[in-house]
Amino acid sequence: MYKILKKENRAKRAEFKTVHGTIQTPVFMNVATVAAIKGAVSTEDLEQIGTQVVLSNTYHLHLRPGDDVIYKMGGLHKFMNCKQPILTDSGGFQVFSLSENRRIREEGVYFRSHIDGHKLFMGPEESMRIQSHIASTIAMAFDECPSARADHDYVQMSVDRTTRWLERCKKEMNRLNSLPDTINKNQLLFGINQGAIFDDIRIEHAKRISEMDLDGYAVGGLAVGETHEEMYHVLDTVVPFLPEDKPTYLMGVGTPANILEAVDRGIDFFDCVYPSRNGRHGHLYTKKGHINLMNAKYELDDRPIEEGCGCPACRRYSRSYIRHLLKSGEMLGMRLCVLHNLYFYNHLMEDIRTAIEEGRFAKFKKDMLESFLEYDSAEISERYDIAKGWKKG
RNA sequence: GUGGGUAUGGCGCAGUUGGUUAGCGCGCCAGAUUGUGGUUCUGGAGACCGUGGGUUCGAGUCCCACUAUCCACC
Repeated sequence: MYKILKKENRAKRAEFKTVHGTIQTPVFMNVATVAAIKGAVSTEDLEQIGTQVVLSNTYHLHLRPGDDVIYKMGGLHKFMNCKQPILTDSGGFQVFSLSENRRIREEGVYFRSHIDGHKLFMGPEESMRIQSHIASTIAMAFDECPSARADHDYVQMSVDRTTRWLERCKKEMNRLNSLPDTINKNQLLFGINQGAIFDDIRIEHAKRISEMDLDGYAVGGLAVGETHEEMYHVLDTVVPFLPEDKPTYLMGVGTPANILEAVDRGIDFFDCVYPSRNGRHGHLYTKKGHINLMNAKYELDDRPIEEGCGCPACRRYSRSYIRHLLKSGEMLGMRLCVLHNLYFYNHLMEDIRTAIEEGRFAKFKKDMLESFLEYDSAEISERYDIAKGWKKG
């Protein structure tokens, strides 16, 4: 299923075959938590922004519309008319990020709905059943994501429990995939490595889960408050202990620079809310760095967001117009910005794949990291000029 | 022309019986956001309070004149 086509040091160019299509990696998964990419992006738009994989969420879909609804509607692919592979996050992260009064026990987690506060319980079996109902291409294991500030003892205890949960996830997934009424009997399961920033726990856990022959391996619990250096150190430490013949997934990461660094450390899959969430706020990614389109200086800027970009926003509209739409609270403004950012991310991944194929990823990474700084330094000098009165603001 | 009201940062307004560095919203600027917070959060710049006099130890707050503007009435 997973085949490495080319390697450059630890960076991998690979492909991953699924029942819903073959994924070319490294890949960015476009976040559609509640079965919709926020910003009025339809599945019809996916082709023109170059997406390969959509990511949705077990916890959110369980609450609304309910996984039973999705099951009755024939699974998530049919429900949202999506032809691409879909990965569902297990809900483990949401239990910890959205709920305050939660009780974690061996059997699972007791918590309250972030929508109406009613009592809920989710454990490995529940998460697998919901994901089986949703019938995503790839299901994520139900894990605990400990705080970056948690101490060694707590993280060790938590990770041991996450390992036991993973065993239960695998067992339940095998059972569900063999049931006659299951929509996707080939549903894949990815395990998740945890251990915060403790090398010993990360490595021991990576070894444990590597023996379990899962379909892929994620590194979780990063980008939750630790520094970039700590995150890269964890990747340097743990990725070598994950199976070479399985895809790796860095959950929730990240900035374009984070992605380049992580690809360089052997990661295949990424997802992040940045391009969509930041897009909604006018924070736009370009090869020269990011711009905040809400700034007054773009009021009379007739250039596209990024010169030479082929996205639906840049092909037709000016910064001035899109800024006006954002300022006016028009849905179209958000939509165009989200389309641009996702196009940027998906095409960055395409460029990364090409660079690895051609054996020039190291140079590509270096050039891109330098290029990302261009706008920032240019804008700093521009602000300086204005402050000095050398240029009109 | 007469009577009344209002004049406070770009805009809209608060400013208690006159008392230390004049507040707020919007706008503007800069950050933040990493297994989604759909318009969020945190900072910052900017006004010598229409103009000129006066009363007072002290005036955005009181008095006079002028100017601008709004409403009503001839």
